[in-house]
Amino acid sequence: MRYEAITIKDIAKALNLSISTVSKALRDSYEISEDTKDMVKAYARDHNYKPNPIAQSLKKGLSKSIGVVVCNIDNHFFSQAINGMEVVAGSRGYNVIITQTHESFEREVANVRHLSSRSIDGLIVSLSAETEDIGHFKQLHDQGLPIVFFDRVTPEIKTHTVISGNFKGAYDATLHLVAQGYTRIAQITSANQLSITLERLEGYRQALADSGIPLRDEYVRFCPHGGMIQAETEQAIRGLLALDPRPEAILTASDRLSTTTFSLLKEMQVAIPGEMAIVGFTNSVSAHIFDPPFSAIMQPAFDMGKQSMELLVQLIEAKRPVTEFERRVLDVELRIRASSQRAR
Amino acid sequence: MRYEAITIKDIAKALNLSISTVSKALRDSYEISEDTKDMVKAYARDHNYKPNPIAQSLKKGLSKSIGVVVCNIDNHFFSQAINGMEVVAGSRGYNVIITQTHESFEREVANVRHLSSRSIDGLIVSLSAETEDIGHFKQLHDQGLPIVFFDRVTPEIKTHTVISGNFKGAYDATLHLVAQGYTRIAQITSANQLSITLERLEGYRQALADSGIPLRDEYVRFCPHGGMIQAETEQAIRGLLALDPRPEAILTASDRLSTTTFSLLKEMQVAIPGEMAIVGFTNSVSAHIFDPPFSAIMQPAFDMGKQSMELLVQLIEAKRPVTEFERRVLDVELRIRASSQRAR
DNA sequence: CTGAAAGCGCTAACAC
DNA sequence: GTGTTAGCGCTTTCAG
Repeated sequence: MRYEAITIKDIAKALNLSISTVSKALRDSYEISEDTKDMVKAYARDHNYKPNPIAQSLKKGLSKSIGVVVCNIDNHFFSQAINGMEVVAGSRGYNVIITQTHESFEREVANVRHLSSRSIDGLIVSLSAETEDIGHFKQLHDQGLPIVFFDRVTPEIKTHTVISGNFKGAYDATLHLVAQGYTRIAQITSANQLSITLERLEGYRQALADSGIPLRDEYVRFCPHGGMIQAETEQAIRGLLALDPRPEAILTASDRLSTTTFSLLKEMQVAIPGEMAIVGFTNSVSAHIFDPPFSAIMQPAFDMGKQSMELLVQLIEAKRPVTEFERRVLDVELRIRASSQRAR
Repeated sequence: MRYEAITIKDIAKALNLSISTVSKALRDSYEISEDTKDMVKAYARDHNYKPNPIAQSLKKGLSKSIGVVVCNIDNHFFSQAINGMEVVAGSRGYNVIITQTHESFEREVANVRHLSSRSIDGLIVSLSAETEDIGHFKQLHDQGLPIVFFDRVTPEIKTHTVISGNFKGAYDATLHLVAQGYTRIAQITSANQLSITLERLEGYRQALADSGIPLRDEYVRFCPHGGMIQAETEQAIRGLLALDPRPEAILTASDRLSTTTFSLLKEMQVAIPGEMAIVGFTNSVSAHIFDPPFSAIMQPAFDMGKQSMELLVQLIEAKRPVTEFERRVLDVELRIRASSQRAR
């Protein structure tokens, strides 16, 4: 049931030229006379000729498509990032194939396998929360496939990375809580092998240390599935609430954890910020209309997406092997709202 | 800088067979002996052979990719719908190329042109708010390209459509407002030629009529860009607030309009629901933690995406021209929360 | 300035 | 049971 498009061959036949002449004319080759070019181009335009990208890809060995692996597009951080990627990809003639891991290692491996079998020109990846072994990426990378990691990155593969100021975001947010007079500050975070978890944890630790507040291990709760499994988050919260002394404030370390924790606290009738203050990483566009308004650490997701794609295209189109890799760290923005302010 | 994958030719050479024998062996042809098949398959597995989908596509004249046109993925309704599409596409061996119109007709045309030039096998579309002329789709459809419309559909092209119970959603929500004792009920809606606008308007009209409440034209405000331009929404709200008698309740008719209106009302210090009750279409996952909790009409976005993709794949893989088209209407769900309840 | 021919990786009709 | 050949649409030497 498909429609038949006009090909170079049709043009050649109609104009009584050879296929190669038409091809060259369309590509504005210097070998072809102006007259012929005009004739061919006019015919092509009138008959709505479109080069078949599949044939071009086969010939050139490039697919002009880029695979993207993220945990979930149903999340403002990632949808904004993808937005940014598409802007750049579109302007460079690439298209983007998006796959979601839903934080599952198994799905990540399957997605990567599927993408690579579809002959993509490159990969942009944010690791799933479950991922510890990155062999599936390493194999492709060793074969020469350009890869850029963003947000959740790994040091095991030498390539460009784009992240946000995770340390600084957590540091500033924690200091802000301290400034509000809180000293019993907890953190609910994602899987403990993720780069963002480590960096955000470190910012939190440093802020506590700089404030002379001892770190309590039991104040840090990990959710191995980054909030995809609500029961996990619920358990983390209940664990914190059961402690003595009980924390007065929480820093939530990822988008989904932020909204889930916020929502669960309300469900458990824990007053925010009266009984528990909260500040968290989130790119939700509605944080300011939450009850109470949610103090958010926002990442420049759109820009991260754009820059990741730029770096990837650069890698793909590089004439010689790239050996110097960039690690870009973009600023986060702390928007202080009522959820983290000391109740009067 | 790309990596070279192993091809059928390499296998043939290594095993001293012809290319076609290898091809047939890999596809389990009955013409090939078990021994040869085993040998070929073992070699292929060991050397991680992957058929080149580009070559297959060129040969078969199918790209195994599907274009999607939506206004914005940074919106829970669409990201959930795309989620659903990807599930089905993935299981059927297709991949999905997503493009965004940002409610602009011009970008819609450009996206469709780009997609069709990339030889896609089919298209899933939700029209942009600006779109009145659908010639760009009609042309492709007439050429035989399978298209499925969802959410924002058009009667001008005879094909499958998947929508939600827009009439019923608006009808129920309006009746709910009436039941709360409101009689001056306004609607803020999207561009007036969109199918969702018409259907939601009709549900609202019917509910008012059934309740014996006269319809006031000035209570209905259109935002031609569906809330993408905040000034438009702001003007709509100010217009309503300036009326005498002033409306007591608003029905917002799309995802973005709902959150924007809600946010702007708060900014303008209009008490919700005290001075203005509000209920709206939205698939936001945070509506229940808004201040006050937002009464939402939720669409089964994920399921709409799944069904759209199923219908499209059916169309693509149909052996004979399809002449009977389905119009699927999926139920919406009204979740009544504080924002639309009569203040005591 | 134009054209013939080879080939990208794969499939399929048709030999042998 | 296996191999030969042509061809999908296009680009690109290399001849003419």
